[in-house]
Amino acid sequence: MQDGKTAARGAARAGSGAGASRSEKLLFLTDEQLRQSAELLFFAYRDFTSDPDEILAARGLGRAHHRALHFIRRRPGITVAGLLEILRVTKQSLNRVLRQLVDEGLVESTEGLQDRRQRNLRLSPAGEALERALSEPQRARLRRAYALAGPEAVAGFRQVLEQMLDGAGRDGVLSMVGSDADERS
Amino acid sequence: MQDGKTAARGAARAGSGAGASRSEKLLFLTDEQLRQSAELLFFAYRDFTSDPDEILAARGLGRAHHRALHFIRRRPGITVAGLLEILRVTKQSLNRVLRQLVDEGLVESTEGLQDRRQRNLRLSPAGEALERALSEPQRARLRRAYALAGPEAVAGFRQVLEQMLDGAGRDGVLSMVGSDADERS
DNA sequence: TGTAATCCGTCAACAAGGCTGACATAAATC
DNA sequence: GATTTATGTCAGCCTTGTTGACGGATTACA
Repeated sequence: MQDGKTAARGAARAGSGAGASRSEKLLFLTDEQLRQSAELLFFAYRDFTSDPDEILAARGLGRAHHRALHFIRRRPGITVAGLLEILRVTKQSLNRVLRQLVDEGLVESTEGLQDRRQRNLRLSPAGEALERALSEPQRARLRRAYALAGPEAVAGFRQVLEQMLDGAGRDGVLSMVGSDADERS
Repeated sequence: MQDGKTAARGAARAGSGAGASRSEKLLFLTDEQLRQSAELLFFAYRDFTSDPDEILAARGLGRAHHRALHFIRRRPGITVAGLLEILRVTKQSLNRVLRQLVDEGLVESTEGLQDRRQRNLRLSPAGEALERALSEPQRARLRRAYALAGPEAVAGFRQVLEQMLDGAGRDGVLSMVGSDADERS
């Protein structure tokens, strides 16, 4: 697979023993090769997240707002606590963002039905429109990359990403990512 | 974990064993499915970058320092301008980080040989040690994910990431990350 | 040779978006 | 009735990004 300066540099063997249980083909990955993967991930994610920035800036919002809009759209009716758990930020930090979104009429916050202490969050039509505009360049980027790389590559891409998740939250993430239940938009 | 809900999702629509080129196999991806990919990428990257944080915090440093250490290690002798281009931040922002690293003896800044206006940056032994400690949990995460997902998945992972890069900087990035995991075009 | 451009460093001010701590209120629970 | 829970909010701090301005050293050029 790889050689050249890379292989010359890390004559050190890959530390991943584990035997060839999963596949007959072994992966010999030097630390340097793993660093290259980390770097690739860094650049890809940087480019990916850079897409919506101009739109956000034009409205005086930031990435934190985009994240909130994204997850509220994906889980309409989510509570503040639920959003806190997903985003892993403090309630003070989230509240600052949420307040702006509500004030600008992008997010609707309604009293919980069973528990009136809670707030159920959902996007207003304007919020939906903005979220769509923000995420469209990202979807276009993924669509294009997927088309160029092909179905097997896409399957591998998703498999590796899933395995990279923290074990603790993996089930939660995968159930969310994998739930076709929210196709009802 | 390799399949189940994920495979059912449509990433794996690659049934044909014939010689059909990968671009001929169609990908039917709804916007909702693309959003799921974006979400998965978000969670994976979040977990990935969370690894070194405790070590950094213990030394009073942040992620910006880790990024600088990483790229200086990968390109020893890089100039300030080169690092600026990679990180895409302002020189004032980078300088603040770089100054700390030099002050703490983690980075060595020497006068350029051909052009004495430039500074050539490299890690000191202490800087190498810190960078290694910071990146080790990330490499371990990748090693494990790669081993579990298998070689084909790894190849697909890298292919998709490469296709996600901005066209403008793709060549530069790929030459830096030593791309030979696949042959695009 | 003199002038302009370049590379780097720095000061100042500011903003986004994290954080902790403290406190308040309404509603649910025990 | 007392306590816990869900949420909101004030105040202040930190990191890391931004603009704008300026200066010194060095190189490139007319």
